[in-house]
Amino acid sequence: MARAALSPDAVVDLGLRIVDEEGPEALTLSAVAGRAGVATPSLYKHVRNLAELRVLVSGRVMGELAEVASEAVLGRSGDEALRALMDGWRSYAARHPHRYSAMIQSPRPETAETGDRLVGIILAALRAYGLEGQAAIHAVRCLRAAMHGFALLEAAGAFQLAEDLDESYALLARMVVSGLRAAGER
Amino acid sequence: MARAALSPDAVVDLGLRIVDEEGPEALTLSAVAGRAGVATPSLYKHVRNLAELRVLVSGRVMGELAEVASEAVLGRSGDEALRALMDGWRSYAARHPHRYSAMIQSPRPETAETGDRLVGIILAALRAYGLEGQAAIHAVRCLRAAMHGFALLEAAGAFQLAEDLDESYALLARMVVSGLRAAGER
DNA sequence: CGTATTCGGCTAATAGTATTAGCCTTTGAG
DNA sequence: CTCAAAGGCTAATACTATTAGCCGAATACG
Repeated sequence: MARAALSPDAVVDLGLRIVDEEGPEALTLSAVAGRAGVATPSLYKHVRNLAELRVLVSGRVMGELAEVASEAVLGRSGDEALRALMDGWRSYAARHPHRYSAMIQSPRPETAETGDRLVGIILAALRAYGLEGQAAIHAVRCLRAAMHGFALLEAAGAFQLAEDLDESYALLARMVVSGLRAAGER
Repeated sequence: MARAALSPDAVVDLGLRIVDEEGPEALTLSAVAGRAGVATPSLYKHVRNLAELRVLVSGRVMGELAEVASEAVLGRSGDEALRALMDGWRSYAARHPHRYSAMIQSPRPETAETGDRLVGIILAALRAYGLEGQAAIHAVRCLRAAMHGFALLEAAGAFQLAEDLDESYALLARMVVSGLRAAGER
């Protein structure tokens, strides 16, 4: 191997920094090259193209989120696990709003594994509710939709009124819990 | 006035067609110009720039969604109104997935009015639940997050498993209903 | 050691998009 | 009929992405 310098991971690191500081639209090869102190075409030695960089960045974010989510669920169960998962999810998004928005939701082969991991964690958080088979899938979808919708809207600044967002989120959590209880009892 | 030909509205129409057919990333001034049979710079006579076109397109979509939502809520109340609102919302997003994804959630002055209208409609759909003041705001936020999250994920094809999406959405609706009942009783 | 290979940078060139400036024709108002 | 302005056009500039091909340095190895 030649010089250490850049690497695909290092390029993704710089990409994440740009996303954090200037938003997902600012993630551009020339911006990354600028930060790396390198000419733009040099990046192609590490990354296939801009589209792939976006996917790699997105995959990294999904991985971080999965880490947070898994940490939250570990050692807890029932309502407590669910609350911890939801809080961890939201707080990650709030800590890194641009990063969160840079996550690609359309399925890609490159992030399929991490995506499955994330779904598995959500599923695990719901274990105590006694949902079997299909019911569990529906529940995961609803929970994911609720968390994702809230996180995105909050990250975008779409909730403009002064009311406390923590309280709004607490209500969302109560909705999910009561809905899951009802679903588990059928 | 000179020739009829183009107009800001016509430009937005073409933009919507492009969004529908090729996705929001394909919304480009040169693409619009191509469809309009006009040179790209000519569009600047009707629209300030690409950013403004995006906002105008987004505003149009929000307006359509508000139309659908208002239609759904009119003449209904309680669970029925809520179900109709949720179904209308999702079905709009399912009918026009790209369009739905092109909606800008970050608040812009140009779409503030339509956005407020939309929030007002959601609020109206919740009227029967007896939520007062802040509680109503929290409820609107949760409902919005749930609908938006589900719509976005479905539009992105993020729900990959075979389980029926209608059933998943029905569960989401039950979650919301039970959560609102609980919230209204406090 | 010395040398061949390859890694990882560079420059040059092409292509697509946004945007501005300034021209020119048609049209509608008077 | 005239003329001002609306609305189109071309030319030019500035990015950005991407490809091709060059070249030096580090590495592997005979």
